Amino acid sequence: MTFFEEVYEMCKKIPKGKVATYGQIAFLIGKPRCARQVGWALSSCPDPKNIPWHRVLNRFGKLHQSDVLGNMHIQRDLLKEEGISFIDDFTIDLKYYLWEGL
DNA sequence: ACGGTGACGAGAT
DNA sequence: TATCTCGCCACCG
Repeated sequence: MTFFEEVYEMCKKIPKGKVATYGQIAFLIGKPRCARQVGWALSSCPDPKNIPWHRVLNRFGKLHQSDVLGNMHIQRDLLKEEGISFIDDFTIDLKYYLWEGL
């Protein structure tokens, strides 16, 4: 089980309608200082159909920085479909939607 | 093996 | 939660 795989497995545990932060995912898999690698893992997401990568945001509830291929918009739309409302086009209210963990 | 890379985070300003 | 800096460390060639 590589670090990447652990990230993907953890993402699958995030309940629908909730979100997690990169740092939180890193913490939950026992690598609290690997938030950056979590983001990287999701950027190379091998199976977008089965991995809820869109439920992972940065610590402010903002969507990821890079918008190559329009992924920010895709992520926003996916989250809206799960009933999550946005403060602005790419920000949600973490205190309401943040996943509590396991 | 080694170093560049990066969807991050915390602290300073 | 504005902007900058720096530490972080798995992955890949």
